[in-house]
Amino acid sequence: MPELPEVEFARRSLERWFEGRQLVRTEAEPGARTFRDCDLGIFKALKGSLVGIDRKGKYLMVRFSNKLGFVGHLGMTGKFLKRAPGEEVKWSRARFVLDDGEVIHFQDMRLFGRIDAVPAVELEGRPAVAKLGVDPLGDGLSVERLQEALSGSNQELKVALMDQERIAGLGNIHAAEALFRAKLHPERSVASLSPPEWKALVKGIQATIAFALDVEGDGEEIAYVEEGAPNPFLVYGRAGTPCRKCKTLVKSFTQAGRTTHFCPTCQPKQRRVDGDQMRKRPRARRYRG
DNA sequence: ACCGCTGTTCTCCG
DNA sequence: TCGGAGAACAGCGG
Repeated sequence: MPELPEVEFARRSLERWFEGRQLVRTEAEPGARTFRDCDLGIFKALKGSLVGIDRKGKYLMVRFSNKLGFVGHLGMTGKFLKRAPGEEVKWSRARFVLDDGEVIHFQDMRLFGRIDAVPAVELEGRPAVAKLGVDPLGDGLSVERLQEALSGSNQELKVALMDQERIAGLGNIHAAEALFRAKLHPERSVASLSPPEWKALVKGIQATIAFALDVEGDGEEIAYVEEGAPNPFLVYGRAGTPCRKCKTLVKSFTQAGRTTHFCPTCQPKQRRVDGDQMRKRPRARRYRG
């Protein structure tokens, strides 16, 4: 379930697995779409110790001591797994063989993921990476940063949050979760947000990312994707079940081709002017964006 | 058995 | 230039 938190988890896992080890060989699954834009000669030449891994949004930039590296994207079903020598991994598309014989697999059932090996100095300049917007974790998010990132957007709020060139890292799940936490309807316009709502949105984004990172297990993937695990989310995937806060049934609808989940009561389409807010702001003046 | 759904990004239209 | 639709792929549940 690769959105920002899952990719960050992958980054940390890879750092740990490569630590103190040498990459001695790589293997590419012949014909795999994973390498559709990749110079396989460079991929096969990856070697040495891990210099470091950066993450921007959902992209990983991995560099090795022989001055080569790769840009990785997990797509919808990509994940890195470390396995013992000789162990079979279904849907393994790329393999990184370590000097102790252990193998790091890039497993990707649906082949939406990609690996693009390039000279290390070119990693940041790859078009896909260069276009990315602000990263809520790495760059730090503030009201000013978020407003700037979203400024000029005519998209509905959730769609704008998923625009990787504005904010990099939120996908369908965490965009919906952030909006629920901020009590904002997914179809609100960017321009309609009041200052308190901007603040709530920043906090909502940070909270949903922090939550996802927090529940990660010590295994090889984040705990909540384990089979049989109960849905840990507030609204995502919970259509027809009671809102965890108010018991109203969670609803879903299609927005820009994706299913959006929200609570009609906690996230009213019209801006709420509730008692608390009125008390704090007796002169109920309208905010304009 | 078939249909529709699924976390992503990209390309092609109007 | 922008937004939406469809494609790329494989599996799963109803």
